[in-house]
Amino acid sequence: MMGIRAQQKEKTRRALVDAAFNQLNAERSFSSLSLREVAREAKIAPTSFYRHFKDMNELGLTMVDEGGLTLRQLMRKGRQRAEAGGSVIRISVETFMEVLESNPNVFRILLHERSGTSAPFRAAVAREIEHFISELTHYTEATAKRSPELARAQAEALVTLVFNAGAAALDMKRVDRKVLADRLVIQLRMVAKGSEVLQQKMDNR
Amino acid sequence: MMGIRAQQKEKTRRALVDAAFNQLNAERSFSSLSLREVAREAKIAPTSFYRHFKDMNELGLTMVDEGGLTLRQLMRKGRQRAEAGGSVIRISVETFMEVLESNPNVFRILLHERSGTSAPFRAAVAREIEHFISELTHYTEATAKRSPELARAQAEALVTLVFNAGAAALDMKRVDRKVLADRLVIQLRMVAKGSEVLQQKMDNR
DNA sequence: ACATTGAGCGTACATCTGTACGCTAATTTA
DNA sequence: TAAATTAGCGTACAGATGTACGCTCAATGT
Repeated sequence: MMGIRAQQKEKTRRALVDAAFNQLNAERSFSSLSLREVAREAKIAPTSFYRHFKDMNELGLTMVDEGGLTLRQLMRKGRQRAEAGGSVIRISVETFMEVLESNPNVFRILLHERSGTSAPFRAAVAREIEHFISELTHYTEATAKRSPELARAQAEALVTLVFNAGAAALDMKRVDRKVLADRLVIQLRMVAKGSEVLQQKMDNR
Repeated sequence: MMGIRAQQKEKTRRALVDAAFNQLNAERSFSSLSLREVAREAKIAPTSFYRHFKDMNELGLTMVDEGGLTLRQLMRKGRQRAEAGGSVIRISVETFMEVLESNPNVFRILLHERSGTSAPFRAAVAREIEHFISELTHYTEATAKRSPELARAQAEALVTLVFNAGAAALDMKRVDRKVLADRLVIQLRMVAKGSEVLQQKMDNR
């Protein structure tokens, strides 16, 4: 069991992480947050910050990890819905858009830091995205019959298109998102179909 | 003709733009540059900066526009090479990778600000990317026979995949770039092939 | 019961930032 | 040639930042 002291510490730590997430929006990236701002929002003294994180970088990496985890859990939950039948692509895109809408800031930090200035951050985001690609590669190898290389290339392309659409969607009204989502579905089908054809060509030789 | 005064002013302005470009690298984004740093690098007093730009934002937008222009010119030059024959996809990717290698900082500002915190910046980058998509859409409609919607979706997917690979390539050694480029070619072929099949399905109905 | 630990605070400081203001000196205009 | 314009400079200032240092006092361990 956790002593009342450790409990309080955990609470403050969460307050810091939440404070940081809450300060993120379209015009505010993690790297533009200052230690003092975060501490202020979490209602602790700036210097107390150090009781929880070595520096802002450590906070940020925590957020990336936590965000990636959240995302994967949500997407997995959505995938179960797809198993009930229907177009896997369509349902996955729908799930993705819902997750995006309810957790915009989790996406913001991932999308932004993916092309950010800190190598550790980029690596952390790449790791999270790699999880998605990897899961999808296995899925593709299993259900459709693809060579490992093709499955990998396909999965990577799919994830790239989805994340990219996600970035665009973040700035949009719901109506425009619908258009975007429909186009995304078409693009994903292109990749899936094209991959199938390429695989067939390889087999017939 | 330009008076010697206007000439000198233009020279200083260029020095500012170049100074800013030179300060960009993997760990340094435009938004992390300060007015004073840029002025220092350009060897003028911080306050003289205002004789040329209203603020850093104006400098940045200038850089995005200029960068986009440079890029399109280089890609167009590369496309002429493709007309001599050979795989359009393969040659375009080669051109792209060469441009990337010789102008990394132009890419950095585009890639970074694409998902940056300033709406005007994002819009400016989107505008530049839109040029590429638009050119490619027309090209596709003309050479392959595609419905406008399909051509658009296809062009968008292609550009997305290329730019995304570009972002990844920026951090890589030349050997790894080769692997990346090969995979990118496969992915682009998937999209092209898939689009073709989808178009056929539409026609046969 | 008493000693130790540690989360959070307040003060303090050096550093960097953007930019207001007024000057100089060279170019341009009339 | 005299007047007007203007690129660039130096000084100055208020605000924000990261973090070092030492204190308090409640929780914990013995």
